[in-house]
Amino acid sequence: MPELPEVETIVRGLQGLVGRRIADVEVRWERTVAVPDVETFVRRLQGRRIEEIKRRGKWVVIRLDGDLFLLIHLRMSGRLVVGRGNPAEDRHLRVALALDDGSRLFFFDPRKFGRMALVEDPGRVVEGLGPEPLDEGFTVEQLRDRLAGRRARLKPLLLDQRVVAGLGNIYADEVLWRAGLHPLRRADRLTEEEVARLHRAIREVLEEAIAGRGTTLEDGQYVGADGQPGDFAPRLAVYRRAGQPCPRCGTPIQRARVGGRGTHFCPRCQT
DNA sequence: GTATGTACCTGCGGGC
DNA sequence: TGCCCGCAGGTACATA
Repeated sequence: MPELPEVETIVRGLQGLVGRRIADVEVRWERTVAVPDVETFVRRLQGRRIEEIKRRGKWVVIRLDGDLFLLIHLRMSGRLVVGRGNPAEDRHLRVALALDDGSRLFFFDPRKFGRMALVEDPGRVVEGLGPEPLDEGFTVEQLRDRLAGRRARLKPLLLDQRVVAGLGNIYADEVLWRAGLHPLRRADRLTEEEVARLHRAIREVLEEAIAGRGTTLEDGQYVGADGQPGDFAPRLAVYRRAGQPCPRCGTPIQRARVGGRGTHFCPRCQT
């Protein structure tokens, strides 16, 4: 599943498209386009120049000329891949952008959860997102303030994009393991030192995962914009490792459902 | 505010 | 081999 490190890797891999113009747009699954209606989406995209490609949370934000923004969320199974000609396998192709140099940007999405939005004000789409965890402005104090008074469990809070933007199920589990915190801990019961550990773990895990170009599981679901898988999966400590020894203390990793989500943790060193 | 459930979807693995 | 079932999960939304 694409989370912050995967989306960051994709965005880095798309930088070669800056300066290109969108020559043509093909929408094969209409519900991929959240706003506006498909006809308007296609018409307004045609001829636009790609000015900038960046990331906000798990959103890919493409700034176009004419004060227009194309926002893309990959959700569960979305892939953005640059190619030429027709894709070898197009059963899951939902949207294709043909560019003026002959290359194409493909959006594949087997589960059809991914969404695109073409808007004048990207803030409208991403305004509810919490801070970017890798920005300098994301401090221990900021995290402490966001957790203060929250009686909810840590795991669902880390998945809440309004608290911190970019974490998903994989990295939430990894972050909690790194911080030595149990996924069921109440946020308002953390000590100052534990909040600092959590803050450090969020940044370390995400930075290391970006350095590894993201996590590609056995299903091969995630690939970068160049079609290459990420290298981080072998470095996962707990995610989908139930029964295997904790890398820190050797205790078998446990799996439980927390807030309806598969959650992996070490019952001994996460307290 | 918090917890839980449902919908959106398809692919996959398990059980028979 | 083929069928059915349940599960996986990010987000929005509804309900308790």
